Amino acid sequence: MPELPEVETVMRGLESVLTGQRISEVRLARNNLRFPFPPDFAKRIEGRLVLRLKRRAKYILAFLEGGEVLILHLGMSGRFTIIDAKGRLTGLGEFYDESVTAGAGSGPHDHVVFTREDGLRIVYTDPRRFGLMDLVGETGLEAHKLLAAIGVEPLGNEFDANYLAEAFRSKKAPLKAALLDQTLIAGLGNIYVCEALHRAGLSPRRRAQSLVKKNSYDPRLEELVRHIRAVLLEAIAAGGSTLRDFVHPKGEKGSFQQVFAVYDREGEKCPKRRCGGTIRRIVQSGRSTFYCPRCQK
DNA sequence: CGGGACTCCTGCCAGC
DNA sequence: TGCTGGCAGGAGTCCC
Repeated sequence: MPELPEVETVMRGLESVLTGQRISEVRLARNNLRFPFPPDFAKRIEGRLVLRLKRRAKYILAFLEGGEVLILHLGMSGRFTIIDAKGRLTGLGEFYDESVTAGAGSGPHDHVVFTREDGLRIVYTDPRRFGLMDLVGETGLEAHKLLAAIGVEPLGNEFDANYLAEAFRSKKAPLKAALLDQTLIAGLGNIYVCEALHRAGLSPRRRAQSLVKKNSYDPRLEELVRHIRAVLLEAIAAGGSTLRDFVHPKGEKGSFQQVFAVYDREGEKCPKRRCGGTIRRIVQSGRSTFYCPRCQK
């Protein structure tokens, strides 16, 4: 489901109900998601105060009182639903949708329920179970197997054309694949790579290293960096993209899918002014790439 | 070693 | 209507 903007949106939703709050109960409906839950998972969280949350790549990190960090990843289909003590979605006044909350926490794919001291529940639902949860001591966080090799944050200061040039210098892989490589850039996924490449006018098929010269780089790398940042920031502002069923923890839907230029738009006209091309779908390393062969070179 | 194929799992939808 | 195959926002692991 979620790429950086969706994970950021979910993190903010969780932040608003968890920061400074104590978790009184953790209920597991099974003993694994993608991986087994760590030993004593529930016990190590119960009774703890949540100090703060942050996003790193597509991971959500919850720092707990006592020095442990709860690591969350939504995989493809993970989502959180927040339900107040009266069984209603929070934050939506009278406009909550009862069909969303009915039976929440007991559905076939509701795998984890965190309950706050005051009864508010945070339900993790994940049909495909590609998500994961783990616990690690704060001092071991950076060395955690899943986080150790993660690259720079595309919205952070380290991400610039120079960084990309060095990352791409010896990359024979297609540009699309290189941008999806989480060890280079943290948090980009299929949608936003397709969209950023279209904005930058770069073909997903060209080798990443084709943008790097011996002592310099193609100035379009600067454009690419600019567009990656812009598309992510716009998507975050829109609350992410809602395909199928992505919703915020509070039940609202993201809207960025309405402005996709290429993603899932095979056969449509390229929206770039005076381009006149037609969006194509190709498969690269087993995944769909959408692009305009006319204006992306 | 880098790069790509395969894998996990369920739901959904187009096409027959 | 009902089945089937393909596809889905991720990413670790294996193999060449």
